[in-house]
Amino acid sequence: MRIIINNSSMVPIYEQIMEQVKAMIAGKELKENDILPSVRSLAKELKISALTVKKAYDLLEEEGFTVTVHGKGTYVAAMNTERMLEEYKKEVESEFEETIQKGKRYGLGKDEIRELFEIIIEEW
Amino acid sequence: MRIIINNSSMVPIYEQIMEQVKAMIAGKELKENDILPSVRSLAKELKISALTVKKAYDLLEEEGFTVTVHGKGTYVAAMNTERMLEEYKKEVESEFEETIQKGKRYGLGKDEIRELFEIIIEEW
Amino acid sequence: MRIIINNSSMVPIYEQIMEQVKAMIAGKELKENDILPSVRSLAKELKISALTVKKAYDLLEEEGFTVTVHGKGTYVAAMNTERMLEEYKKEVESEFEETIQKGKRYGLGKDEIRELFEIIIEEW
Amino acid sequence: MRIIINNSSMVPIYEQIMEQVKAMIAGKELKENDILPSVRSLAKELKISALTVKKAYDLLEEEGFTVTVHGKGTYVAAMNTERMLEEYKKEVESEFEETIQKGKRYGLGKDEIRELFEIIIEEW
DNA sequence: GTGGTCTAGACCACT
DNA sequence: GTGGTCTAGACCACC
Repeated sequence: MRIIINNSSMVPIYEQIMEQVKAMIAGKELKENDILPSVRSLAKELKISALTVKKAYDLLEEEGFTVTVHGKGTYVAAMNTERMLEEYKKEVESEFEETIQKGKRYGLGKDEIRELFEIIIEEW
Repeated sequence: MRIIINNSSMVPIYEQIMEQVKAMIAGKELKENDILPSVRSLAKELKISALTVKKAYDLLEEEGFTVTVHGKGTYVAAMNTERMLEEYKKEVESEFEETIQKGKRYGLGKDEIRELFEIIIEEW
Repeated sequence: MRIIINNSSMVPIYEQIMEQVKAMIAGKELKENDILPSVRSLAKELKISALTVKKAYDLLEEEGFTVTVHGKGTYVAAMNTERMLEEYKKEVESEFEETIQKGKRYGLGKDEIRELFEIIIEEW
Repeated sequence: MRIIINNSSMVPIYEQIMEQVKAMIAGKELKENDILPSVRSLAKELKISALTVKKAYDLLEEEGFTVTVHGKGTYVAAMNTERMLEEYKKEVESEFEETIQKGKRYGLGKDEIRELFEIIIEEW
């Protein structure tokens, strides 16, 4: 697994791990029942604390993306693709909501905000 | 000044104050050379520490929104409206950028993301 | 008297007044026994508090530059020109001392510092 | 780290800390990626509040001298030595500028001021 | 353990 | 009165 940690980012390391694992699952790079690297090995590879990796795995399990089998390891959960997609979309939508609210408070109009959005997405 | 503090929010209080002051400036509720409430009086009103208010005011000054005169008070800076608007837009754009990147990592396509955005902005 | 106050300077207003009065005395713009504007009138002219002007006048008197006659006003003191010049020089010297010390701590050499000084003074 | 605090100085403690840390970086006593003492430990050592140390560290980070990693500590930034030197020089220059201006206002001539400077720097 | 934030007081300098 | 600084604690998130 190729996970890239940005130490100076404001995003906590455990969230960076979570997000990248989710992205791999979304991108079919990780499939159902695939095993994730062990907490210790990933920690060693990324040169971070094992506790940090564990926290990421715990939260992924809590959100239903993985299943941990005691003594064996952490596996990608058999998940309803539809439901997963819905989760991803909700996350993106709620971030858009926040940004749009902020723009509103700053006195920007609907079309101005849409224009800003289009500028960014067209850089794709 | 009507500022509303959400104590249980994860957003630090001083950022909540900053954002609301910025919004008031953007919304012409606060105009150039208007004086802000004193550090102490606002602290009392919001039932928070004076240091927390001071931190908000310090950062607002750093960002050029206000000017503080020792022994007199904190005033809304005479700011180039154009420049201010540009700052606001940059902030909104960079948030859109982040959300779009996240959507990408989740395997969403350009048009899917645009669709999510449109759903939200049409709720305006 | 033409005194210019910079409200946004970090230098306290009373020191700005003191320094400019001293400069006028040094520049013969103000001579022995000349009367300074009254505390109230100068305060009004500069749109500052009378207490601030009074503080400046008090300190000038303390340093021997002026004499205040109760009920009449504040006059430029009959001062030994030699002694006055010495005071001015000491003040300038001690500021140079501080700056040079700082340069030293920053690892700058004697000649580097002298070079910086020459750059500035040649802009005269 | 040997930092010396002068409690009775008019210079705020956090500025004293900042300046001494900068001097250590300039003097190679602190090198890139070296870790600074933790906020708490330095506060304890200097017998001052942790907040005061934190303020110093925050400002050092803002000026680009250090990088703070949440939960890990504060490190000396990988800084362009050239750029750093330029910053130091600018600071010294602007202080010279101020002192020279003051001398001017006091009626001192260019050569008189240069002479005062030479007296001080020759004491090196 | 680390830094990030906040509190409820205090004293000082400036107006 | 104002802001500028500092204290001695506290709780939280992160590693």
